[in-house]
Amino acid sequence: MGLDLEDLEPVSRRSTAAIVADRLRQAIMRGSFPPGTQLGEVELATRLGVSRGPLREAMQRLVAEGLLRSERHRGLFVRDLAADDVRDVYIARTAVERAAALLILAGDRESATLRLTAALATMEAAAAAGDAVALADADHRFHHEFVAAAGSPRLRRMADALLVETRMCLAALQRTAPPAADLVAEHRILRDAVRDGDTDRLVATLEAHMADAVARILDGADLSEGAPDGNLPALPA
Amino acid sequence: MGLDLEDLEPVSRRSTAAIVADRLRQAIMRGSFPPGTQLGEVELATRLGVSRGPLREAMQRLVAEGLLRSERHRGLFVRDLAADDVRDVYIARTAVERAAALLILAGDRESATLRLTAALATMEAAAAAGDAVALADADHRFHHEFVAAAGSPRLRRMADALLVETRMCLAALQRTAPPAADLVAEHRILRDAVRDGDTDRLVATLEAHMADAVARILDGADLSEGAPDGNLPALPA
DNA sequence: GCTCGTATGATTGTCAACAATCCGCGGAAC
DNA sequence: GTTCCGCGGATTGTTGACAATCATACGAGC
Repeated sequence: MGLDLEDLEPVSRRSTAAIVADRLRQAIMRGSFPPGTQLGEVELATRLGVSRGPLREAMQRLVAEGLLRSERHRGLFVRDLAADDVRDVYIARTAVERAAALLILAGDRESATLRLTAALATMEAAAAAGDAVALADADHRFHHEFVAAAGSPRLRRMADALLVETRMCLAALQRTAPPAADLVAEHRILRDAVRDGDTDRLVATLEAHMADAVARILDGADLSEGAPDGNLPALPA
Repeated sequence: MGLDLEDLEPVSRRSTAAIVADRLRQAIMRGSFPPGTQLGEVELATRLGVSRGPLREAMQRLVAEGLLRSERHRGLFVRDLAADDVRDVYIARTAVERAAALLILAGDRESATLRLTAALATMEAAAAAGDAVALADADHRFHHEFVAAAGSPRLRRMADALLVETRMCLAALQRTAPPAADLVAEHRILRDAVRDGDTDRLVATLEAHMADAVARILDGADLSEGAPDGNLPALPA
């Protein structure tokens, strides 16, 4: 013991199903598969270089995560998120990140501040470079680090799943145009509130941050609940 | 349209993997498989009457839900929950159910009250009959209905997963001996707070309810963080 | 002209066999 | 006596093929 080498253990310790699931998750997250598209098994299997067995296992995993929708003898489709889903994602994120905030304030504020500061620096760099994709990545990472700093594995897992859905929302309707400066400023406030241990400000800013995001996504978006055109085929039911 | 027939649609619309997953989830929940036991694929497949293919898909689903732990070329094992996991489950449950509480109070209190009252009646019946298993089932159902009444699919899904883990905790260490009367009384307070729209009392009672539960489970339990005997082989890492 | 039944093509669901990997045990070397 | 090496048994990971099911297009009947 006493080795300070950070996690060098996993040689190829992950099952191929997990690898395939990660690959697919990232592709869906980045919007490579438009919502509602059918994922043919044979094509994906050949393109990924695996057989249909592991691919199906990975699919089931993504179904359990809510990214895919399975219809028996029909196929698997990437879930298309309606307006209700966008609100729901942020409702759930608010629940998770609020709990994370309380845990952070009750725990190790210092290390949390460090992690958030690092993520914030990435955001600032992306904003300065005007790189929208990198900014979205950094935003994603900030919130991931935020929940991870709380130290609760289950909150972290739930947050990660919700962040993927968030990216799906953003990728679906390509309006990733929040004023970069404002976005960075909001996150800086969160970091500062963690650093200062200001519970009220942290929670209030967090909830406002979520409400802003959902408003920014849905505001003027062409999805207004009732399947406007052919791009959003089905109601969420 | 206008048919008021409630969901008669699904004939056998569910994939066998989903059915198998449900079956396994219930078995794990009820403690039929002690924590840490290895789930041999061939044996389970034969006992369930399916082949290894669908079984493996169901397994991956349970892995994604955090009920199983997969070691490559080693097998799948039911996760053994340590003390930290018990605390974490209740941390996550508090986060979810608190958010659900706020949503209920901001939404349709009346229908929520009805659902909770029905679940409460089941609890009272079980308590009166002295049936511990039925009481645990009713407790489970109460909290399920509570989150479901909030109307958020994602909160509901997360709550269901956490409730399964809760049952695992209870089944693992067979101390399901909370005073039945107290348990019913606590839930009645929750119902009343929903009915009266008393936010502070609802949230406070909820958090106290969670803290009580984790204390009741861990208090005097033989798992005291550091792998006391052979029943808890590995640290959670 | 419209509707219904049927054939076809493709896709998914399922299965049984093959290959790769790991654990436990016995024996040899030091 | 201890350590290392190798082998047998068992289990998982993967593959390809077979069977069931569904969507689509075409033609017959009214």
